[in-house]
Parts: sequence; structure tokens; C-alpha cells
Amino acid sequence: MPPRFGHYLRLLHSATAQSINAALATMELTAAQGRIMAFITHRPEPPCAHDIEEAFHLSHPTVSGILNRLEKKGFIEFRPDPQDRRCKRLYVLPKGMDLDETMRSIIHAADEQMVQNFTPEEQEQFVLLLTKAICNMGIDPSKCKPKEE
Amino acid sequence: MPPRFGHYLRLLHSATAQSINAALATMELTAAQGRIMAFITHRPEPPCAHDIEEAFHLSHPTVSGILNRLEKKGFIEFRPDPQDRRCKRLYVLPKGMDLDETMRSIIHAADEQMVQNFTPEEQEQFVLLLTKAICNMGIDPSKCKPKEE
DNA sequence: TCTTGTTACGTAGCACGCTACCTATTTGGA
DNA sequence: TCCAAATAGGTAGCGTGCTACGTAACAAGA
Repeated sequence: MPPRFGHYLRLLHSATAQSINAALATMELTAAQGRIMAFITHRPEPPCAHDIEEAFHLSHPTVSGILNRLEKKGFIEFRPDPQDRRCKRLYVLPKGMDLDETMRSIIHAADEQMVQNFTPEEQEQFVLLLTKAICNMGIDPSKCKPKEE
Repeated sequence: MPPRFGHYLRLLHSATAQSINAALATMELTAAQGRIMAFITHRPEPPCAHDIEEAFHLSHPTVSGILNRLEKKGFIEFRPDPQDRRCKRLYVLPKGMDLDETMRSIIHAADEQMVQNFTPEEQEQFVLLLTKAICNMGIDPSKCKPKEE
């Protein structure tokens, strides 16, 4: 029997994404939009699009599309940076601030559900194996840290 | 520090998908198309679209789109089932057969790369934790077995 | 200064995943 | 038999991911 890690990875990833999407649907948000809202909200300084590309390891057209949808829905606002006119700084509007706590708890709950019956040692091992595998695929997980900790 | 399993999962999944996509690009295939080609090729009987939906846990419009692209490229062929006119049976054409070995080795190589420096115990543990997490998200991994084994 | 390279972002176009809604066929019970 | 439910699949429309290409602004060396 071949390893089939890729197969299991795909199953688990899509299951969690769908779970989060379903829970966030009531507040007009998707999983991807929620993760990025959390990132912008909890930054010490208003980030620009490029910061999100690095933190989430996404291409810039992908980020651009998500930000445009967030702006259209009134969750965030773009303001030009006077120091560097190439950057659009991202500001969370009140409508976006309101969602923050509920949204983060939903995303957190999905993580908890995934490992609900894991022992603390298993959880630790799971993170260890995941990060090790990510490194094997040529990505530095420490450079993709959406939250400050 | 929160668990952030979802974040790592997303990173790892997209990294492997991109790696496979890059390797398969020379033969006009994507990762999703390759996995489904392998499934159809190694079935004892020609499957129908519904078999693929179950094996990969995908919605039927998703499967339908991938199959249509495979047909357009001449890798597979649809033939109506005389017993049940609702089904289109999927037949691999010679052009698709030719790719099989190379394609499977590419997909296998990505799995190997992911766990290249894992001990056999770590590999076993990784599969165990992944399947356990998949069950926690309400999916039965044993019902999603793309290959016969 | 000017030119060249890098950086931040825009747009086009595509694959893949979904939900929602539709048709056609089969199946099973009254 | 006939009607209703279940099943297989189609289409529309959208969000998320990508590559490839273009533009504007910044940065650094000749």
C-alpha cells in the first residue's frame, strides 16, 4: 500500500475549509476571507497586500481578489501610503471589527474539532510532522506566521 | 500559541499540489486530472462519474468539469451504459494509457518528498493522525479509497 | 542624472472546488 | 399500473488558487 499522504491531506483540508465556510456563511464571510480579516485586525500597523502574500504564502492576484471582495462588503478600506505610493494600506472598518471575536472563535473551533480526541502528545506530534513535511516541500513555515505570538 | 493546524494543512496541501502540477504540466495534465486518470485506469470495470465523486469525496459538478477537460484532450471517452442510461461509463483511450506510468510515479514522488526524512514510525504516525483527524471532521476515510488495494 | 533592476499591484484567463437548481432515468410502493 | 422518491448527471454562478503579462513607483549604480 502506497503512503497516499497527498490524498489524506486533500480530504482533511477540504473538510475543514467546508466546515469553516458553513459556520462563517451567516456573517457574509468565507474561510479565506476570515483568516485574512483576523490577520489585518491583529496587526500592530495596518499591513499592505504584500504582507498578506508572505504571511499566507499566496500569490498576489489571489490576495488582491479576496481584499477586493472584503472592501466591496465594507469590512476593510484601502488607503494609500504617503511614504510609498505603491502600497495600499489596509484598514479594518467598524463593520469588520464587529465580526472579529465570533469569527476567530469559529476558526479556532474547527482546529479543535480536528484534534478533539488527540492527546496533548499527539497534538504536539501532529504539528511537528506537519511542519517537517512543509519544510520538505521547500517552504519555511516560520516565514508564514499569520498571527503575532 | 494556538494550534493552527488548519494553517499548516493549507500550506502543505497547496505546496504538494503545486509541485505535482509543475511536474505534470509537460504532459498536459493537472494534479486533479492525474489522480482521476490513475483511478479510472486501474479499475477492474470502467467506472462512472458517480464512482469518482465517492472515491475522492468531490461534488458532482467538480468531477464533471475535470472529466470534460480530460475528454476534450483525448485522454478518456464517455460511453453510455446500456443497463442504465443515466450513467456514462469512463474509458481510458490509448493517449491516456501512455501517460499512466510516468504520471503515477510523479504523484508518488511528491508523497515521498513530503516524508523524505521521516522514520517509518513517523510515517505510520502521520497517516494515523491524518486519518483520525479526517474522522473527526465527519468523513469516513475508508470510504474514500481511490485505489484498489 | 539617467538607466536599470526591483518591488507593489492590476488584469486576463484558466483550473478546481462549491451550492443551487434543472432534467432524465430508475426504482419501489400503493 | 402508476406515481413518487431516489439516483445520475447537466448548467449557472461564484470564490479561491494559479501563471503570465503589464504598469507605476522606488532604489541603486554608472
